[in-house]
Parts: sequence; C-alpha cells; structure tokens
Amino acid sequence: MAEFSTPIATVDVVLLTLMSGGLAVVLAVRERPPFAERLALPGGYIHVDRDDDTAATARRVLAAKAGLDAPHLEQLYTFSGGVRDPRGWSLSVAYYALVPAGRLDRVPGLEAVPAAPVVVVPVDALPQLPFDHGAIVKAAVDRVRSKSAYSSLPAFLLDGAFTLAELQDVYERVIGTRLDKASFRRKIEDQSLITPIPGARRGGAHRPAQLYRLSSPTLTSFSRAL
Amino acid sequence: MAEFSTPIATVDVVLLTLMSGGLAVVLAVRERPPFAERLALPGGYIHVDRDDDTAATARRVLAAKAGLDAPHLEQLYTFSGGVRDPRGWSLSVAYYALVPAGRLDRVPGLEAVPAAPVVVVPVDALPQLPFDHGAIVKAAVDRVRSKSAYSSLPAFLLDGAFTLAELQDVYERVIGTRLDKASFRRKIEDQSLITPIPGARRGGAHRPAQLYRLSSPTLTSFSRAL
DNA sequence: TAAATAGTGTCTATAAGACACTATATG
DNA sequence: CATATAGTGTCTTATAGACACTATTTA
Repeated sequence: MAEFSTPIATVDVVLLTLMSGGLAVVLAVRERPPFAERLALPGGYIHVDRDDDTAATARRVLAAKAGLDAPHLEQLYTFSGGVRDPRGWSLSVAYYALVPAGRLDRVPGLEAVPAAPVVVVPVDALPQLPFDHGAIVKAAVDRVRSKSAYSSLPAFLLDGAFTLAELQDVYERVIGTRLDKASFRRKIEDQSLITPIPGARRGGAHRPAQLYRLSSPTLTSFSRAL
Repeated sequence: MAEFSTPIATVDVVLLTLMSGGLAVVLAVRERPPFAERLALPGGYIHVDRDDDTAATARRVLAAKAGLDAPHLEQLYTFSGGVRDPRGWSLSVAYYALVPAGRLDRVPGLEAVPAAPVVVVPVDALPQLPFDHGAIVKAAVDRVRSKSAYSSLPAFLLDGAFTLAELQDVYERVIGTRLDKASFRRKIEDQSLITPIPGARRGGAHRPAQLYRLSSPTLTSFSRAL
C-alpha cells in the first residue's frame, strides 16, 4: 500500500449531444461543495468497491445524473495536479459520451429550467466552469471534431435509423463545415460504414429517402478525410 | 475529502527507442514487491508533495530509472481496475516517451547485462510482463505507429541533425513498411516539417547529403498520410 | 406539372506511388 | 571512370470537391 498521501481520484464525463446549432454539453448542478449550486461536468469519486474500472465509474455517473444507460463512451484524457481542485491534489479521468438528442428529452427534469438538476448548453456558448472543466470540455470537443473527419463517431448522435441527408447534416454540424453531397455519399458508401434497411424509407412531398443503420454498432475509422 | 478508500495511483512510462530491427521498449528490473526482480515498465507512485501533475511524475520516473532529462513525452491512456495489481484497486496513468538510441547508450548500466537495472527489448519480442504492462506497451506501440503516419513523431527518435534518408529510414522502421523516396521527400518538404542546416552535409564515398533539423521542436501533424 | 428532396455522372485538381533519370562525392 | 548515395522529373492512379444532371414522390 502507499505510505504517503494519495490523490483524490474522480471521473468526469463530457456528455455531448446535438442541438439545432451544433454540439452541446450536458452540465449538472453541483449538489455538494466545492462549488455547490454551480454548473459543472457530471462526475464523481471512483468507488473501488462498486466500479470495475473507471469506465464503470463513468457509466454509473451517467446513469445517476442523466438516466442514460449505454451511450457511446470513450476515455478522453486524465487531468491532474495540485491546483485544479480546492480540496487538494486531484486526478480526474475524463470521458466523453455521445447521445442522440431524443434520448435526453425523455430524461425527466431536463432543459434549461432554472435550478433544474441538469441543463444542455451549446459548446460555443459555455459559461465559466469550476475546476478545469472548461479545458476538459474543450479537449472533448476538439477530440470529437477531429475523430469525426475519419470515423463513424457522429453517427452516435443519431438514433438507429437515418437517411444519408440526416447523416450528412450531423457531420456538418459537428465539424462545422459544409460537405459536398456526392462526395459524402461516395465516401460513406465505399467504406461500407452503413447498411440500407430493406424497404425502409422516409418521405415527404418529394422522393422518399432510403433509411440506413450503422453496419457496425461500434466506432469505425476510415482511411482518408471527408 | 473522500470518505471511502481511494485507488492506488501510479504512473507507468513506455520508453521507446529504435534498435536495428525496429521499435524497442526500455524495461526496468523491479526493486520491490509485487513482482520484485521481474522486468516491468518503469513507474512509480504519484507523489502529491513532489509532482505538479502526472506528467511531472513521468519525468521523475524517467530521470530516476533511465537518467533521461527531457525526452518527447505524451500521455497515452489511464488503465484501471481491481484486478490489474495484486495490491488492490489501482489506477495507472500511462505515458509514452521517445528517445534517440544514442541518448540511452550514455546511461550507465544499460544494455542487456544480466541483473542490470534496465534493459532494452524489441517490441516484437516482448517477454511476459507483470500487471497489464503487456497491454500498455501494445497500446503505446499502436499509438506511435498510427501517429507516425501523419506527424513528425518518429523524428524524436533521431538526434538533432539528420539526413532525409535517415529520417525516411526511421519512419520505415517505425511503421514497418517501405516508402517511396520521392514521395517521402515531397511530403516532408511541402509540410515544412524540417529545415536545412546551412552548410551542414554528411557524406561518404558518394555525394554528400544535406543535414536537416525539425522546424518545430514540438510535435507537428500534417494533413494526409505518408 | 410544379416543387422538393433523393440520388448519380462526370470533370478537375491534388497528391501519392512507381520508377527512371540526373547530380556529386570518393577511391 | 566506377560506384554509391543524393536528389529530381514525370507518368499513372486514386480520390475529394464542384456542380450539373436525372429520379421519384406529393400536392
């Protein structure tokens, strides 16, 4: 065992979703000091008797604060040091998670109600956050934007079935640039990233669109940029 | 403060260098239980009174075990759980570091002398390692290989001045494939990754080669693959 | 048949791979 | 001048971007 004092060990989660404008992060009102009542990333201590590993801590935090059960979750980076937390030398293993907007709406008590336990804030209009949570959110957004250029990551912001136009729109909102329709479709289809759902189509007063699902339920990378 | 027990918090470092065959990792003989006398990654407890953050822990470990002062160092991943260390629930923030082979030769007591404190082992011929250190080395090698396809990372395995042929050779040994000379030179020069050292040339019984150095002392990424 | 969105064909620009060529040093 | 390595020119191939075109639905 360690004969000297050990860092405070926590896990923080950057839960991202897509709002009209673009990426948004879910923040929780802190129930305890330090920074009680302030908005911050959902997080918590690692419980060595309950959590198999830090990913389990992250899933437990997400279940408790946002009622989510299995969003796409990846480890981001471990932030550490003596000055980031007023309680002392601390270490936070940060994770990011992506969830379709629809799954958040079904969580009770959501949206920007004053004093609600949880709010969704666009990442380009973040308030000042306690600890180094501002830097953690920025790191998560940078990571998601860069991985989006060459992987299926943005698809985890959509529910099971989607049209190619919807998928392109999600990519565009995540990375913040417009993409050419023909190039996007070639790319996505050549990589067999998605599979058409036979017979499933979505329409309006126009030609109906084929519905697709991800070919693999897990993250898939492809070779070149979009 | 935490009212419950807290994980063991350590830092482990995957120190990589280039041997004739390819990438090699520096392993240290463990001085203490568990696994005393066994080869493992150099590592140590986080000292909250001495280390500013986990990167400082990693630098302290490298200085103590390999006498290195400022190699290229990046955080890799945080490994955690109740079963990876017989002492109990533990969390290891893993880093990887790259160092030119020449700087290791100057460290006293190195090379594969039996019972030496430190040995260099090719990553493709690793012995069984204690804890989950085998998985940590594999993760580091994967990360270095994939970043090498689009960044200046392999250059940190070379000392200050090098020829383009030497640089290409390092890239080839790291990623394990042959590269076309003309394409490689176009790529590296177009990205302004390196700067010629005026007047500096290296020769033999043939046309001498221009010597270069990295344009930026820090890691630089470029847009497309090699 | 107008409107709207789905989906395709094709030209161009860029960059990587292949590979042969020229350049310049030593012995 | 033979040899060895440095360094370049250029053809081919793959692919992203631009953009116009065709297809299919409802009202």
